[in-house]
Order: sequence, then structure tokens, then C-alpha cells
Amino acid sequence: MGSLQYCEHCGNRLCIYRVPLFSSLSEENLHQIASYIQHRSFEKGELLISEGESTDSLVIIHQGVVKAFRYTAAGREQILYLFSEGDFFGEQYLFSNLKATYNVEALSPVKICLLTKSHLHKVLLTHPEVAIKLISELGKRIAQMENTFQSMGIRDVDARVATLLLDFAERYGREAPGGTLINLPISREGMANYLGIARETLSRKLSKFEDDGLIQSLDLKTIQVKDSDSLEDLAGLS
Amino acid sequence: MGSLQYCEHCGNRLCIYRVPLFSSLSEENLHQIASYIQHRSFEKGELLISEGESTDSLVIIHQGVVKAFRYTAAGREQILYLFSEGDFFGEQYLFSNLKATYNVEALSPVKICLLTKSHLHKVLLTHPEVAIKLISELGKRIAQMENTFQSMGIRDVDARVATLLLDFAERYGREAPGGTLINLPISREGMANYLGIARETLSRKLSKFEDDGLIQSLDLKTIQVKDSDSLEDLAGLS
DNA sequence: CGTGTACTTGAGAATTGTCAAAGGCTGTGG
DNA sequence: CCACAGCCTTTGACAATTCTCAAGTACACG
Repeated sequence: MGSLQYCEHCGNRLCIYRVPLFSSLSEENLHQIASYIQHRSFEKGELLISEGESTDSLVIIHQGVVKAFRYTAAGREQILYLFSEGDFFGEQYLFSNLKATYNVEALSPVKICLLTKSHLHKVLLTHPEVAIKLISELGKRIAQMENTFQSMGIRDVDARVATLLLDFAERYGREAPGGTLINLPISREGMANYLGIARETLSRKLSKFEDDGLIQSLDLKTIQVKDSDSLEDLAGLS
Repeated sequence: MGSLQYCEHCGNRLCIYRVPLFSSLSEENLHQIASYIQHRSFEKGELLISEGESTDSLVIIHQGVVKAFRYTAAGREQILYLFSEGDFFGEQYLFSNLKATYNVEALSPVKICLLTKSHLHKVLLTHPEVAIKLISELGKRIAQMENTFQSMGIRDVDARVATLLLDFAERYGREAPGGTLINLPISREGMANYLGIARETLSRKLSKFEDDGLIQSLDLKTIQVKDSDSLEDLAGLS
């Protein structure tokens, strides 16, 4: 998993304070867990995990954005998740001996916190409330995947693109006069692959949306949402 | 959630013995949990849960098959899951006060076991190993959804149909001379909606597969897989 | 055995994918 | 600071696929 680098910029405690997973713990318990945590940093483009690798840690994103992806039989990259600050992954492998089923790559400089399998087991067995929190977080993720899944099942491509834009606006946007500014974490190609459409099709849809005044592409990595109501209509959130 | 009916055919203990969730428990603990369990039966076509309803129980399928679905903005039914014996659902709502986000309908006569929110909490807090098992099961479900998600992202429709057939063969098939017999739990329309394609397109694909000798449609609810290797090729599992 | 529902098949319209070329941004090196 | 190379993106044109609408067929149920 790359070379080990201790994270200089965050005190051990900071990380786990930010993580919803541990939010129900007392100061004392947090200290105990903090002592188990390891830190690493990655540059943009570095792989945190490769498919097939065996992993033994829960990974919590402390800073930055990563993408989790696989390659389809056709060789296309299928993005499964974008994880950012406070998100975690790797939980599937903590109670089984499965190998990683996807690759994870840093899309920006990234700092992560690691909690090994055995340490996490210790925490869960002694703090059932953390287990309940984890179950709850997994439930949330499942609910979110159900939504994504449903939007993938939508045949109308305009609706899928609109849904993605709204989703990004919520997760990566910041309010500005004239509309929410989205700082796109991935390229057009990445978005197209995420949606399961050709990148040319995505380009055309975005151009059409721009012509219709729904969005404005300020820069390849910045899109401004000018008319979120119309986007919501398109997305089918009537 | 329909009218309450005690399940006459299964002793209380039977249910939870079958559920992987509780497989790590001792005889004694099983007895304790068994005392919490309630049973109900549903006829084919009955709704177990309606979208927006508030639920307070974990539902474990003891017998039969159910579908979980929502309606898209276009009014189309989008199937999210098919659950059968040993599967459970409703866990998302146990640690939040969210309402159900999908409908669940019996596709056959169904018997379920119910464990209420407060009872489950009690079990999890006193038996951390059940919590770990639950986390592990949720992880499995997430991994499975990731696979489904990826296959939804495949642009090639033939591949998606082949993937669905192989999946069904594994879950609902039984071996027979000449190839696995699949007992389809849902209609063609349901399959088409699940895949996000028009039902006519699915018909055409199935007809083509039959012409090519990959499958044989014996009956509207029975398909025989004649050439699973070719299906796997199509699905992209090279 | 008839009726209703679900499924299949056909044909034309609409959408998307593919291939090709041009445009724009980024970073390097002079 | 500018020029150029490389990569990503956009646009165009055509081919392929899928959707829609419509008619006909098979099956299930009463």
C-alpha cells in the first residue's frame, strides 16, 4: 500500500474526532482508539489499494478525495465510489479474508487514517456502541447505493446526467452568486464511465444543458449550476 | 404491515437456526433470541412493507421470495432486490428514524421472522459477536451491490442480460440433465425493469439467445441454460 | 372454453455509440 | 515569456442499437 509516511499535519486525535463512526465515544475511549491509528499520505494519482491485494485495515479519509474503481471486461474503468473527508472503506475485508475487489486512487493529495483489522475487532468487541454506529453507517451507504442503483436503472440519459450534477453540487459544491459552483473531482471521461455512457455523449449533454442555461462550464473542472430547478425536473425529482 | 398471523409451521427455533446472522451464537443465546422473534405469513402479491411506512423490525425471510422496489418518476417499477430464504432486510431503519424507502411484495407464499428494533439493540449490545456478524453480512451485501452496480454500468445490453441469467441460475436454479433449470421469480417485465431496458428489448434478447442455443424457454417461468460457457463469455467473465 | 393478461414480433423513429478531426488547456523547455 | 507537444475535450457525421407504437400470439385463470 505504498510507502509508510507518518502524517505530520494532524495530531492523532484530530482524525478520529472528525469521523462519524467514533462520534459516540467518550474522550477516554477516543484516546485509546487514537493510539491504534496509523497515518499515511498519498499524492494525486497514487494508488492506495490495488484490486486483488489483501488488506487488513479500515481506511478513513482524513483529507482529499479518492476514487474506487474496477476495470470492466471491455477494459473500461468503472468508478464505484468517490470517497472524501470522513468517509471510510475497506470494511468488507475486515471480517473475511477476501482480497480487495477494487482499486483506490487518490484524486488529490490525500491523508488517511488506518485502523487494523485486529484493532478494530478489539474496539467493536469492547464498545458495542461503535459496532452499532458502524452498522448504521453501512446502512446509510446501502441506502445511498440503492439511490444510485435506481438512477442507473433510469433509461433516460438526460435524467442520469442531471442526477449526477445535483449529487456533485451537494457533495462538492459551494454556494456562489449566480449558482452553486461544483468543483469536479473527476474528468469528463470519469463521469461518463461512472454513468455508463460514452464520453462524447456526456459532452453533448453538458453542451445542451449549457445552451439551455441550466449550467455553465467555467473551466474544465468547474461547473456552475444556474438553474437547479430545471435540473431537478430533468432528474425526475418532481 | 398486514394482519398478524402466527406461523404454525415452524417452531420458533427453526427460523433463527437458518439465519447466518445468528450462526455464531450458542444454543442458550439462540433460545433467548428465539423468544423475541415474531412470525408472520403473507400470500403471493401481499405487501410486507410500503414506501414511507415506518418500520421497527428487522425482517428475516424464512420461506419464499420477495421483491423490494420503488417507482421511478416515470411511474416504472424499479426492482432493487430479490430476497429469499435466509436473507434479511430493514436494517437501515433500525438505527435511524427513517421511513421505509421501498415497497416489499411477496412473490410467492412467504413466511417471515421479525425482530424488533429494541430487541435487536438488546442482542447487539450484549452479543458483540452478533454485531460483527451483522457487519460482515452488510459488507457482503455491499460487495454484491457493487457487482450489480458494475453490471448496470456495462453499456452492452447482451452482457447485462447474460449476467442476469447467470445470477438467476445460481440463486434460483437447480441442476438438470441438459442444463440448469431456472425458476424465474419475476416476470419479463420485472427483469426488463431490473435491467433498465424495455421489455420488448428483453424479449428480443431472450429470443436471440434461444436461437443461438444458449438457453431454452420451457415455460414463461422456466428457462434452461443450455450453454453457460457462452453466456459467461457474453457476460464478460472471460 | 373463453377472456384477460403477459409476452413476442415487426417496423419506423429516436437516441446513443463509434470514428475522425479540430479545438483548448497544461506543462515543459528553450 | 513564448512556443510546442501532449492530452483531454468538443463537435460532426454516420452506423448501430434501442425505444416506441402496434398488432398478433401464447399462456393462465376462472
